[in-house]
Amino acid sequence: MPAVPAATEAVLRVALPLPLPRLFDYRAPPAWRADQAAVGCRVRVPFGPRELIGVVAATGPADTDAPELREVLERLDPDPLLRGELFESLHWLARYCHAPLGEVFATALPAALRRGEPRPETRTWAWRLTEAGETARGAMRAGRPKRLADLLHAAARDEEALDDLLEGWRGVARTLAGRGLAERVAVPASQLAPAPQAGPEPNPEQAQAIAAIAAGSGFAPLLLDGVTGSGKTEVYLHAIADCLARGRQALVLVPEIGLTPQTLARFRARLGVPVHALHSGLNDGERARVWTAALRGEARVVVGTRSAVFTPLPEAGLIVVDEEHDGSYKQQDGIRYHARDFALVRARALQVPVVLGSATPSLESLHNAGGGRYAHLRLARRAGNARPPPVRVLDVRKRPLDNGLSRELLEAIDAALASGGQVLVFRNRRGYAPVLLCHDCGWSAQCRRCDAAMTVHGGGRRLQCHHCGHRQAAPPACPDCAGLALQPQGVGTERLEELLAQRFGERVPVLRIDRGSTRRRDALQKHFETLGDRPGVLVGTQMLAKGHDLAGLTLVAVVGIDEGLFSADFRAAEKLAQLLIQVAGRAGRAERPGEVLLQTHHPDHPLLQTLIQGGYHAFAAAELAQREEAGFPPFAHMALLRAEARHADPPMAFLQRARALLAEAAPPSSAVGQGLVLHGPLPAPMARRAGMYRAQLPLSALQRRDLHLALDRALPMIHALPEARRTRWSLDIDPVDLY
DNA sequence: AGCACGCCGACT
DNA sequence: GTCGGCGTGCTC
Repeated sequence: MPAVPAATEAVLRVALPLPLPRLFDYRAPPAWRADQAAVGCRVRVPFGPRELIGVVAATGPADTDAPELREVLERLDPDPLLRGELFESLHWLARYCHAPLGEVFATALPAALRRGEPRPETRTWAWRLTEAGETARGAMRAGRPKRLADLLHAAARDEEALDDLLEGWRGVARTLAGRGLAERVAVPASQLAPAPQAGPEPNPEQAQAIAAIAAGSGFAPLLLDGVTGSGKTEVYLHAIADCLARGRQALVLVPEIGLTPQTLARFRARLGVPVHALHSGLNDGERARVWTAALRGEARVVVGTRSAVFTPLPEAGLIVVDEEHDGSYKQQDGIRYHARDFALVRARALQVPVVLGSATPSLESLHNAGGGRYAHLRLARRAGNARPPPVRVLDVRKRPLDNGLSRELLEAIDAALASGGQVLVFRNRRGYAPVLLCHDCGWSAQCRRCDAAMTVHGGGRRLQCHHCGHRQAAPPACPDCAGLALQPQGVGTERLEELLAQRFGERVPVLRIDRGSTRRRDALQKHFETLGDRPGVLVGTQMLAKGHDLAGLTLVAVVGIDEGLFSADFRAAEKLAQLLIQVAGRAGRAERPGEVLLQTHHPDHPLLQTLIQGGYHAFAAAELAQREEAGFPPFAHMALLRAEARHADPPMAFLQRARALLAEAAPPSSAVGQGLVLHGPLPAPMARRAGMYRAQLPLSALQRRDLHLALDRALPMIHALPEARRTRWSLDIDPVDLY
């Protein structure tokens, strides 16, 4: 056999999952033929004393004066795992985030594939009745075997659909299989049972939106700006059905808590093809299976949370980002990408439409729509012509409050319950009380590891830090003055529940919904089902803002939003407005008209006034004008260099040095856009968290390119700073939370 | 990020 | 006399 010179000379440039901003070169093993594609394949390589899994990012000729290269230990993919558009878009993301390509690849790949496991089997497994099963079905008595047999009658059903249709079906199926009545088969998606169900006829607004999405050819960003209850999901379903009919794949992104079994069941029933879910509840194997099925073009519809934006879409036709304003699209550690923004980048590269849906669009998206960069589709009509609920502001200045609730509010709840309605009480603080205070000396319980007060839980018996998770028993006496006057100060959802249960608990159920009471994915829905359409009270945090309709909801009461009106964070007003509109949107979706009560000490606050009188869009216009005035996003572009360490000095020292390097690297100021603006370094708003001292260096520029140019030039030197080793640091492009 | 190598305190 | 603290250096 002749030698294969190309293979032995080729250098493989490998992206490794390390915080080092470069690739590492390896020799290909002799068995690696030159005609085999290498780029995009995973390889196992020696790295110092250990082994790593990386992805070949490029190949090239051997560099003659390069040091002796080590050899790849093993090739893990016969053909590229990352290729085409996704490969290119991930390069873009690495450049945009100023992050090493290897870390970006590692973030994009499902954990099992990142670990080097082989691509999983992806055939769709389905169950069907055998002939004996069809015969036996008629004679079966009512029960779960009979129910399963009925579901499988006439056509096979895939396992994911069965998960929705019959709880615990797997055991029943095994029993039937044991008796030769049912069998498990791998089938092409086209043979699966559920025929698409027809939905309601779209109203004229919806029809217009559906047509606008269908009319787009190539990249077409559309903002679907629709009030709560206007039927955005119907528009998505039609657009996805169109996309499927054209033989293309669709990707739907939803917020963290938006992916309920009910949503999936609705998608599955309506679309008539398997709908693959990607969310945090899946194990590594399941995630890798969905990802790989999409790569092979087998998965036609993928619905998932933030990280689903990395799903390969070789036959893409449409991307939908539902509730595009939602904060959970922004990754808060590691590669700090924004799934909505990356979805736009991918849609552009894929040349497909991308629909951003929300009742309360982000100011970024409204700005883009206003500037003509996105098509702006409005859905202003609520289904069944329901009226938007009137909002009444309860001025509680100088009024006595009973555990944070005014007399008027309690009377309104009483009245709503008396007329058979349901009441939702929204309070954005979980726990019993936000602070434990000594009434004698003014001491309050602070977290040992954070600059934050401990939240009181367990009716006053326990303390918990919401920032680091630290828990302890509440002290019996004040640790400072030994006095016995310790009092929970302020009101959280737990205390509200206690108070409301005392007042109304004998007449109606009082349920609390927050992260403390509602851990599981479907627990929220279970709570709603418990209540049904009977009168009752639901108390909770923003978890209440989403989820399915409550049939009899007539009153939404919002208490304790005053803190949010005066936050230092420039995005606080936007977030509060979105929250208020989302919560208010829960009222009046049912037959009966609803009402929203807003209890505040600041009834004249401009945010509340604009929001109530002009609605979300008036608020957004005013807020955008202020952002422009102040030079904040979306009129400027921001980045945040963060640093933290066990002691207070290293983060500040590091950021001082980084600031100097950035200032040097910044393009000279010009008359138009001022170039780069550096603020600080400053201690973070919460200067100590989980025992770490934190500081930050905000950067902004009117022109995005000025920001990136300075970072491109300065980052290699920042990486090399001796101070960089004494602190944990990271760069966040387009930060959303500045805490 | 790991992991090794390298120099200074409390233990069998 | 050793085990181990984490400072700093390197990884194709």
